[in-house]
Amino acid sequence: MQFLIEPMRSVYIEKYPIESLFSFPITPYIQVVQFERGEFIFKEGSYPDYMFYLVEGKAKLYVTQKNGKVSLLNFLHAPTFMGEIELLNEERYSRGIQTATKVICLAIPIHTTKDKLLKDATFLKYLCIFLSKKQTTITSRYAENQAFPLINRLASFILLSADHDLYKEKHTEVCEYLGVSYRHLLHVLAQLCDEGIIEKQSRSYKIRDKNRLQQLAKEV
Amino acid sequence: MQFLIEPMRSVYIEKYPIESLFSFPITPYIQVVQFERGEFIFKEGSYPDYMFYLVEGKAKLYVTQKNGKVSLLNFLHAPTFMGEIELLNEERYSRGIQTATKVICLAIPIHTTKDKLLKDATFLKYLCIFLSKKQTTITSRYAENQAFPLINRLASFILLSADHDLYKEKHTEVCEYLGVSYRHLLHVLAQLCDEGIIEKQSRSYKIRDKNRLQQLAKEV
DNA sequence: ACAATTATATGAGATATCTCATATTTTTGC
DNA sequence: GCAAAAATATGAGATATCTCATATAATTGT
Repeated sequence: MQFLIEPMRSVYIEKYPIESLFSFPITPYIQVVQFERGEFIFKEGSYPDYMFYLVEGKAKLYVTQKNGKVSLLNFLHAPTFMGEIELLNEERYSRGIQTATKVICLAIPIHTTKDKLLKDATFLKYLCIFLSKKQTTITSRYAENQAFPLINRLASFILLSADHDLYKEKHTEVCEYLGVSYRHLLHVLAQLCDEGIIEKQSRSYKIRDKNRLQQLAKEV
Repeated sequence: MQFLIEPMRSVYIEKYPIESLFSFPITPYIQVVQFERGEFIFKEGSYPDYMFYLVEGKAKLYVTQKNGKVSLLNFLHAPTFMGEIELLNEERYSRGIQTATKVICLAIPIHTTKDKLLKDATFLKYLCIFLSKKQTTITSRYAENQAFPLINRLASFILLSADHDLYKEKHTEVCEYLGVSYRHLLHVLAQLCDEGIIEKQSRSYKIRDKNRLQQLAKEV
């Protein structure tokens, strides 16, 4: 984690204004920080000093189970808060967040702003809405994962993440996200290829039969 | 749904005070309502008029998938809010909530109180904490369900819900909650019986080997 | 008290998914 | 540019879980 100094700090603060999320001037409190790809924003078990507002880049939210298995709970995209639960509950961080790309965050120091934030209806209302939307998303995915086999969820995910009918996500990330083994993901990708629905092209997959892919996804 | 009239209304309001969750006197706005077992508190797709605060009884939060499969997302116990997401987002209700027992709720009418509530830092802070805790619970369970086979999760669930080493939950509810088929739940219960870990007694199961059950649960 | 609904129970066969082993290719750090 | 690490790829066999069929027992509404 690297703190950006002026003038870079001001550049980002002006590019991603968050004044309106608060009823008081937050800018003087804000630091701008940069994380390299693969760096941990929060490690499991640590007590965070900052709440972060992700403005550029992508990160992954993990939890480590007692048996050592690691589950990818969610991808985090800008704009999103991170560490807000710890602000509220005064707990140590129970999840790990690791960057998937270079990441820029606005950092709000917890110790100096906590009291103000917890009395600020503007901020709290925003946070409530943020939390409730996140909850809706997560529980939907949770229910889907239980109710449908991988082939349907994968069809849906391919359609969602393909760019110009070209799917090129990392298998290692996707299998964690969809909650299946790496091996099984490749099985099902191969199955979609066998049926001529997608076609493998060295490092990516081309969508060949969008109708049938949508048909499969519709069952989700 | 039945509105309770005085003096019953006041009895419940005094028994379960929620004044302290708000910065203004909420009591004049509150109705007390009663739901019979099996009644729907929210139906999927409806626009709710009230936010409820569950004070007595137990309810179940469902979502219906596109293929008609119904997933039990969570058991709801007192005290808990219901319909808070709709208050925040002005959306129609996307989940169904059905009572599992007779239920008593404090009902806060949305139309007349919404503006006040969304400016009330006391309430919003409480709601943020409530939402964030719920989120932590749900994502933990979500990750567990993906990472462990039923035998481990069931062992954990039996220990959690058994009363004096006697487990007597309804299979129909448990299989939905744990996200497996009824058939498979019975398979695994039978397996635990075969291994002498639990013993079937007509309508319930007696824990016979608590150590091994804890061992299995520990792997969760 | 009886009919209707809901919950329990079990078998058989199919399928979805996992683990482990192992090889190759690509990316990354220095 | 090279060594190490990460990602891709594939096979074989095991197991967790599902679907469907069917029977009985318990609970509920009237």
